[in-house]
Amino acid sequence: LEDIVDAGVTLIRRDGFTEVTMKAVAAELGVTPMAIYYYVSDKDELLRLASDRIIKETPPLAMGPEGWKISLERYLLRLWEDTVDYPGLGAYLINTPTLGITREKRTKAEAFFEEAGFSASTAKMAWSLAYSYVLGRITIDARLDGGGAEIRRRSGLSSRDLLTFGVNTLIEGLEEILIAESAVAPEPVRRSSP
Amino acid sequence: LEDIVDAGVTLIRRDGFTEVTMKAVAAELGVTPMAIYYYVSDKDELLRLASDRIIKETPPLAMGPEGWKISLERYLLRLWEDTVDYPGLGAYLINTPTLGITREKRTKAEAFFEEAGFSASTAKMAWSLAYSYVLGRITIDARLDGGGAEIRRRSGLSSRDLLTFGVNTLIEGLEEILIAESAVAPEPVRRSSP
DNA sequence: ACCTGAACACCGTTCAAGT
DNA sequence: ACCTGAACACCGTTCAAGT
Repeated sequence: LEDIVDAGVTLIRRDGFTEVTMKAVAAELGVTPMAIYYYVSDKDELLRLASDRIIKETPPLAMGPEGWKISLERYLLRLWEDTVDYPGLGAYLINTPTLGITREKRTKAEAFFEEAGFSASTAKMAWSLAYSYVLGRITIDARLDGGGAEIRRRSGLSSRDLLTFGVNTLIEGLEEILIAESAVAPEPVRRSSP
Repeated sequence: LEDIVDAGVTLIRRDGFTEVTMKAVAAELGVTPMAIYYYVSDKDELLRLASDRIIKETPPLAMGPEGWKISLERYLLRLWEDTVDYPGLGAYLINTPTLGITREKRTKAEAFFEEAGFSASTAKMAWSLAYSYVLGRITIDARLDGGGAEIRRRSGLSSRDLLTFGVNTLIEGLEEILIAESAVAPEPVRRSSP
């Protein structure tokens, strides 16, 4: 039964990852904790299924007509928005071998950077940089204790402000790398921003 | 007794954060788990004391004679090196309200960016970006399961390669922001790199 | 096929009691 | 002042048993 996964997702969103207990999930479904073990072998498996479900919703990184900079910015902000409402999800994903990214999505993302003009090896590092930064921010902003992500911090900087600043300067930095790389290596490079 | 904190630090380094249990700490000291409660009120307090001890070792961000870019790079790499050998430390700090940075260190860090020429508000965001990126990488690289940080990944990119790439493009991005800001706002700006 | 109840191991923690 | 033992609440999980 896949109602269990639904219950897991609901619980994560409402009470956070740490509150997802076999007892709580069972209570959500009106059964006994042991009933869950018939469908799922483990609590780990339950969490994996639930987080997979949440992440499956987020679209992959793809090149849009506006060029790689805007496409990347949109993707990263969207990724944050789609996950920041699940307290503890970031902390969970960051401790996972794949960091919550399927092979397919990673391949697409790396292809994106190559299409933008980066060399194969730089594309991998660029993707790793962009993703791990946002995942870090998701982990910070979707904390288990603090509640929502919309907390204003000291000096009036919201999580969103910090994120957009970070994403933008990160993209600026990547463009510098791209320029430096194009100057050195005369590969077939298509610059998609003027 | 502060032997308890030592035992905690030792256990974190050796077995990781999740293995730090009252029983394990007690066994390390040759006492009963309850003995610890005489010196410490809580497991949380023990973990706080232990992580504080680890972090106290790392120096603050300070301007060196080589300019802000090199100083920042050195600091961030050093921060990573000093913490990456403690499995689960990043995951713990990232869930902490202060992210493992004391008020004093944060103030110094923000002053560093102002000294580099950033406006007060941009300095805060720049610091947040740099620190949260590295903290994210620490969390990823100092995982609880995977063991050491020196694992070669797919395509021959080590954690270190990813980190240095990330830190460098991040600094490049920050320099772009600094240039753009200096052009717009005619503040008393001292550029410390040519 | 689908669910339950009793039982176990392992946490953190309290409290009364020992020296 | 410093430590212990028994006991409790709360986890995840196993297993034999019920329908």
